[in-house]
Amino acid sequence: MARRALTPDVLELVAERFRVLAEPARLQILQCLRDGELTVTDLVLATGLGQANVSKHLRQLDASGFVSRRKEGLFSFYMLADRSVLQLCEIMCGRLEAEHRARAKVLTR
Amino acid sequence: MARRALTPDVLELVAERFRVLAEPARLQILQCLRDGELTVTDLVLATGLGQANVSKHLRQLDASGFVSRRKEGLFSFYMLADRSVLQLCEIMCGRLEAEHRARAKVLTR
DNA sequence: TGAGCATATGCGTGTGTAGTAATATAGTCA
DNA sequence: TGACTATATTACTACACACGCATATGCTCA
Repeated sequence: MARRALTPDVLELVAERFRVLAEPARLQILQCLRDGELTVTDLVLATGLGQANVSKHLRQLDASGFVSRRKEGLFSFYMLADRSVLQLCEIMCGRLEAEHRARAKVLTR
Repeated sequence: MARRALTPDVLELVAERFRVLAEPARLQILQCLRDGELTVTDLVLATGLGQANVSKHLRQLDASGFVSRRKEGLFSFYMLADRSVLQLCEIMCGRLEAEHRARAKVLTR
């Protein structure tokens, strides 16, 4: 959140981006792409999701700038657009772990 | 995203948290709480949202650990549970700005 | 050119949820 | 105690979207 107040338009855009990450299937795809680019078929095999479904998720991830696409013949190679999406997930995971620790502490008190 | 592979359960939890942030109304509430604690009525006035609506959003934010509650007589004071939620929003805003700059660059090329 | 493959898209369905209005709960004060 | 206030909850409606199926698009190779 910036120093100054955010306008409703900006909040809408930010929320839109978070919504793209608010889907286990898309997080799974992003995770698969951590170590390099993959084709749609690779991702279908790696995730167990349907091909149409993966394709549509990739479209959203691309439109939101989380991944980038490279076409080569019949294939579309997808890769992470940058690493900040990993940072977002790490922060969220850190929060979850902190919560978990706090809960464990209460239970064993 | 952690070093090791995340299980579907964890992905579900992470997605759930992102979903809480995927709502302009809740982002607006979080933004209002940047500078200190506020009551539900304060937030209703500051955001222009309905009271029931604000109350439900706060419930979700509390359940997800983004805010914490303090009761005092008739009032419930809400505050940010920690600053990492601001960090998440800042990263997302940074992404948006980078996108915007990239788009501007293409247009004026 | 046509067959075959990888990917993208359109349609229909079911589910989840933001919003509102009405009401319940719980605390304060005369 | 009862009137009043702040907050929470419930029931309902409208809309967004994940998914699967079927099909379209676009490229390669014989």
